[in-house]
Amino acid sequence: MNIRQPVEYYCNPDSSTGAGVIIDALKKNRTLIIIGECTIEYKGRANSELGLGERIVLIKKDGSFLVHRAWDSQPVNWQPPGCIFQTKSSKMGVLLKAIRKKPREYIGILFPKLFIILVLNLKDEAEFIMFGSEEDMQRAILAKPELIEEGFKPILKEKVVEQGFVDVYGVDNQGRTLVIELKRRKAQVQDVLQLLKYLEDIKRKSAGRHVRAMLAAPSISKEASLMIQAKGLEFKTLSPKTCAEVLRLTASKKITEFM
Amino acid sequence: MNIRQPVEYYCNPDSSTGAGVIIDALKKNRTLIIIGECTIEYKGRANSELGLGERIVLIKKDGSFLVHRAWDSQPVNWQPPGCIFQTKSSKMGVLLKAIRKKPREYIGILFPKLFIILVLNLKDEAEFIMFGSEEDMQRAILAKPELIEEGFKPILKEKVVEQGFVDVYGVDNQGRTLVIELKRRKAQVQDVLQLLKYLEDIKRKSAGRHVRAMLAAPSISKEASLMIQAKGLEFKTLSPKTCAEVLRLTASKKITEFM
DNA sequence: GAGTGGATTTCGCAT
DNA sequence: ATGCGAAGTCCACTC
Repeated sequence: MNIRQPVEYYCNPDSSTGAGVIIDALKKNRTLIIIGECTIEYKGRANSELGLGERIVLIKKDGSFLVHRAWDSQPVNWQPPGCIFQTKSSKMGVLLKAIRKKPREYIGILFPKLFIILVLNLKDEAEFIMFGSEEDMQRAILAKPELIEEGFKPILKEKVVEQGFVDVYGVDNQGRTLVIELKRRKAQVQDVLQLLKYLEDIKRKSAGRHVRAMLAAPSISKEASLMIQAKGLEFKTLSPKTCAEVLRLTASKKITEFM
Repeated sequence: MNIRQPVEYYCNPDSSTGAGVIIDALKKNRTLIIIGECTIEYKGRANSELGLGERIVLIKKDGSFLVHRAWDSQPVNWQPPGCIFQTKSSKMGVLLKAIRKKPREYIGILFPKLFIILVLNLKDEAEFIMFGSEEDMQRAILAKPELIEEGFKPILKEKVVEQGFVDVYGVDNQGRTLVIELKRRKAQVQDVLQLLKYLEDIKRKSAGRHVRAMLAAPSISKEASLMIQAKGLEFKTLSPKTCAEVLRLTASKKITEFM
C-alpha cells in the first residue's frame, strides 16, 4: 500500500546524501525546501552576488525557484516557473543550478552546509477567489451605471483606441460620449496622462463633437487633481469596496431571479 | 553554554502544541516555516478566499508574511513587513492572524492539521550585490558619454522636469540640448510617451531652441519604434550588459590610477 | 506622510 | 512569440 507522505525531512545531510535527496525529489516533481548555508550567483537579465549566509530555498512543482533570507517579503534571488535544475555534490558542497532558457539565465547556489531538506507532496485543489480587482469595478459599472452618474449608458463593447482599451465607454444623459479610466487605488499623474491619451484619440475620431473624460478611483493625488482641473477632465470617487458590494447584490438578484 | 540552533523542527504537532511553538517563536523573533492543511481569508485592500489545501507559510523576522502553494513563483497571500501576529489554538485547529495597521488589513489562516513547523535562527550578514540596473546604465553613460555618441557631454546634475527626473541630460557636439530616457529592457510605447512629456517640458523652458530627445534601451517594440519616428525622436541601442562592462573597466581604471 | 518611478518586476490577455 | 497594461503590485527615494 502506498500512503502519500506530505512531508519528508532530512536533517544535516552530508553533501552526497543531500544532493541525492534533491535529485530524487526533482525527478519525482516534488516541492522542495532546502535550508542551509550558501553562496549565490545570478547571471542573466542582470547579475548578482551574495556571499555566505544561511537561507531558505524553495523549489516548486512548476519549476519556480525562490531564495529567501530571514527578512524582506521579496526573495533575494528567484526564477519564474519553468526552470531546469542541475544538482551535484562536490567536496565544496552541494551545487544547485536553476537554469532558464528564455531569456538565457541561471542562478547557481553552493551549499557548503545543509541544515534540513524538506521534500513535500502537497495536495491543494482549492480555487483561489479574489474580490475587488479593477475588472470587478468594470463589471460593477456595467451592472449598475448609476455608480458613475444618473442616465449614464455604458456601451458594452470594449472601445479600442490607438493604444490599448478604454476601461469604460458610454453615453451620458445628454448623449455626449463619456470615456472613463478606472483605478482601484489612488489615482496619480500617470493615470491622468493615460486618460488624456485616450481622450485625444477618441476626439480625433469624433469630428469635433464634445467628449467627456472621467477618472474614477477611490481617491486622487494632489498633483493628479490639479492636472484634471487644468485639462478640463472630471474625477469621480469610486471605491472597489462599493463596486464589490454592487456585484454581491447583483449576484444575489440573479439568484433570486432564478428562484 | 548556549549553542545557536539554526533549525528546530516539530513534526505533526497537535493544535495546542503547534500554537505554543508558533507563539514562542514569534516572541523570540524567529523566522518560521509552517506547513499544513489550511484555509485562508484575506480582507483589506482587496478580499480573497482560499479553501482547504496544503500550503507553506513563511513568517520572517521583520514581520513579513507569505503563503505559498506548491506552484507559482508568487505567494497566493502575503503581507509586507511589519505585521502583527495573533495565534490561538481551538478545537478547529490553529488560527493564525497576520494584521497590518496601515492600510488596515489582515490575513487569517486556520490550520486544522499541521505537518511540520520549522523554527529558524538564521545567520546571514552577507551583502547583496547587483549589477546591471537602470541606475548602473546611468552611471556608465556619465563615465563614458561616447556610449551615446561622440562629443556628447552629460550634465551631471539631475534635470528636474515638471513630473519626475530626466534620466540623462546633456549637450551634443553641436551644442544642442539632448535629453535621454533610459530603459534596461525593451522600450515600449509608454516609455516614448514619458520621453515626449519630458521633451515638451524642457522645450517650454528652452525658448524655442532645438532640443533632441533620445530613448536608449537594449531594443524597442515595433509600436514604440513607429511612434519614435512619427514624433521625430531618436532611438539608441544600449544594453545593460554593455554598460556593466564599461563600469567594470572604469572601476579597474580607478584602481589603476591609485597604484 | 504623500507622490513618483523602477523592478532580474510578474502575470495574464490579446494580437 | 510579442506587446501591453494591471497588480492586494512592492520598494526606495524625494519632497
